[in-house]
Amino acid sequence: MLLDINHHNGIPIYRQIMDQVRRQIVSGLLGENSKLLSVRDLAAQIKVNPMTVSKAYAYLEMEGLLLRNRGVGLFIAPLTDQQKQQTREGIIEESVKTTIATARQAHLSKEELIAIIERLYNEKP
Amino acid sequence: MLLDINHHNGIPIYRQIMDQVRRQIVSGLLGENSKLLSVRDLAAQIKVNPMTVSKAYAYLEMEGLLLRNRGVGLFIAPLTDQQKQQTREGIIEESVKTTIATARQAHLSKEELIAIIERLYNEKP
DNA sequence: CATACTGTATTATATAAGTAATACACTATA
DNA sequence: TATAGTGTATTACTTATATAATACAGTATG
Repeated sequence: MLLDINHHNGIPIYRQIMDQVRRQIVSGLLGENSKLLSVRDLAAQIKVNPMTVSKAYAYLEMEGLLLRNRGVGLFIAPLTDQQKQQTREGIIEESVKTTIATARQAHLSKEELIAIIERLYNEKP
Repeated sequence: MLLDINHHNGIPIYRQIMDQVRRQIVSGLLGENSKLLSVRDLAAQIKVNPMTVSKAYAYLEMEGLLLRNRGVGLFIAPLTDQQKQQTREGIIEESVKTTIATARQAHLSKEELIAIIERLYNEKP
């Protein structure tokens, strides 16, 4: 799965990497001891400096989501399904809350918001 | 309406100001020629340097959303209802798209996403 | 015309973020 | 054991963001 990095939205690249890799890890798609893309490979893929990728991975290790092994590579940390589910819910709730706050400030009703989601969800499947 | 500035999420403060003031302007709550909070007052309110606020206002003027008058103050630009509506829709769509992308990466169905919205929309009204 | 507000510019300083090039540390493996 | 692949550190440099203090520019109003 490719990462989608935006260089112009003001969100630090290493944070964008963290957010997207975090979602990959807790999504359950990657197996238990899967190897992640190497620092250099991911850096090349998204056209970014290796140290920027390394920084993102370092923070994700602090979060307990992956393990870094010098000379070997990067592996998904052993997480229980419950841990993954909790993280996944936290990520989604944070995003949904932002959207709801935006909708409220724009005076959009819950029904109008849901209508927009219904429409956009089927656009680029 | 108070602005909610987060100093720790990596999003530049002037962009957070822009996003929130933009929503206020196009929401229709503030009247046609309403005065906005002065640079110094807003800066004091959110505990930020006046030049950071001035920068946000400068960009919003470039977007055509407000007018800056030295010695007088800041005023909402004359916008048609259609212009406001378009901007409002653009803001919401951008936010919704982010949430949908997050939901997809977390393998959440449209129905599950809508269920979460139904739940969270009524939490802090 | 003095005063008290507006918004803006300047200068200096600090920090975060990102890049580039190079070197280092570690491990698997032919 | 040489090699090629891991991740990491260092150094130098650039840019963006934010602050502080001060000064400047413009307007309304007593």
